[in-house]
Amino acid sequence: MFSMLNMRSMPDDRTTRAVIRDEALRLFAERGPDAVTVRQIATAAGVSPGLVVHHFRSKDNLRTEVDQYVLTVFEGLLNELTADGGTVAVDGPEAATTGSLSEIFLRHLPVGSPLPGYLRMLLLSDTDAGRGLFRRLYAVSCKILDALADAGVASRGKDPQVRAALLLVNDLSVFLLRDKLTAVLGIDPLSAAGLARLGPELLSIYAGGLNAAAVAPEAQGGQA
Amino acid sequence: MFSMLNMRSMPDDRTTRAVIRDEALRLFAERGPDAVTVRQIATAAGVSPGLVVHHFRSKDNLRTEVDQYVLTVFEGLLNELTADGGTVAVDGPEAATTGSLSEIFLRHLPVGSPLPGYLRMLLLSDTDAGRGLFRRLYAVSCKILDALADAGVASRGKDPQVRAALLLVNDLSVFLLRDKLTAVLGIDPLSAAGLARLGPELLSIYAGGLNAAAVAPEAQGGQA
DNA sequence: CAGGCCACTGAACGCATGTTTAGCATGTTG
DNA sequence: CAACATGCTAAACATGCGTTCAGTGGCCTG
Repeated sequence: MFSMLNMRSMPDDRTTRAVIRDEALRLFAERGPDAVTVRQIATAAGVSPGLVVHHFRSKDNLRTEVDQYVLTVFEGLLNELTADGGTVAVDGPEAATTGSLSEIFLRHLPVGSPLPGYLRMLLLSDTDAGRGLFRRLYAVSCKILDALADAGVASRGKDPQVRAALLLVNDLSVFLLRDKLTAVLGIDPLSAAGLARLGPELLSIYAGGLNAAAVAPEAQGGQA
Repeated sequence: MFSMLNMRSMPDDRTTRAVIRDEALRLFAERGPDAVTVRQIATAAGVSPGLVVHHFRSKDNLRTEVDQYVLTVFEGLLNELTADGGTVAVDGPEAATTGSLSEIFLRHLPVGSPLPGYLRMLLLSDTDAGRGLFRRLYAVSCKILDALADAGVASRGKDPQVRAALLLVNDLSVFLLRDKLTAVLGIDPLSAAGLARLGPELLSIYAGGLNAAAVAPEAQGGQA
């Protein structure tokens, strides 16, 4: 038996611990933590199951550590996006589609990033991390609504808190049901093509309601 | 095989098999099938684990059977609601809030029914049953949009398929994120009080978009 | 009454899981 | 050099899982 110190083809500057964490992240995002075994994580990271528990004390501890890591990265993204001035950046190379959160995030992440999947899993999980994440997103949604209202683009409505919540969950819905939407529409709603198709329609509703003139994105005749 | 479709009232005239099925349904809806053990189902039904697999051949078979059962009941509800004429019934004792699907269903089910939870789980699961359910819901959403358009209440928009999909997922979002919304809003969005608070705001957006006059141009008959 | 079916139980089986343990190199340190 | 810490593996451990098996008692039929 050889003492294999370096069998990897690509030079990987990550520590073994980080590799395990990243593989756990990827697998947790794909199938959820409960459906992933320590042995699968170990195999994916190219190490023995014992080492996983050696670096992280237990699987559950690994899970919470990945949670923290993901939330930290997420918070970093969030701060990066809200850096300019205090309002949310809605402009960019090809923005002005919906200004939705999930859309913005996906554009600021590498294409194959497991982060969206992990956040989705967190949002749907009945955990403190999930609740905290949603609360954070809600706060962002409130700030966005405020910014839109200050810009005169939108009204705060009769119940701003509820309106912000509705905007948030409506946004997240496309994110949560992405696969199902892809199945019925025949197009990934969060791909470039999907956003190009979904965006205008959503924008039309947000602009003038369901009964606005079919094509004209102008002049809300908004009356029931 | 006897299967009497009784779920309410009276002492328990259900078959033991039906009791097991119902308890499995409840537990699956709560935690998802993978997080529920045969022993837990057996205990909940007051029988031995062996009997569970005696009546249903395996846990997986039990799961698919519960799937079928839930989808059948769901289809029954759906047909009941669309029975009058071919269009979707939007009126009722206290309707006219949003006419949303999840809302309608919740009103037509006993308060503690595990069915919504099960449907939620199905929608979020990556299974054929879940995909079929979503496809069915999408068809309903298309019909609703058609009905609304024929009634002149809404426009089909530039891309009716996308619009129907958006209306559907927006509706489902409140359903999927119910707990999280309850946490941030301090009120269950699908309770009577929650609907009374959410409905007008959503209706306002649907009526005139985000930038409509702050207070709805028309007072709808809400109830406390 | 005999015999077979039926719902049902208690105990066991085989297996996969998370975790523990003992040990092996290697590198650092006194 | 000796001693120890570190990164790591292979093997075993205990537990809980889905499932199987050998019965048992009641009910119907012949």
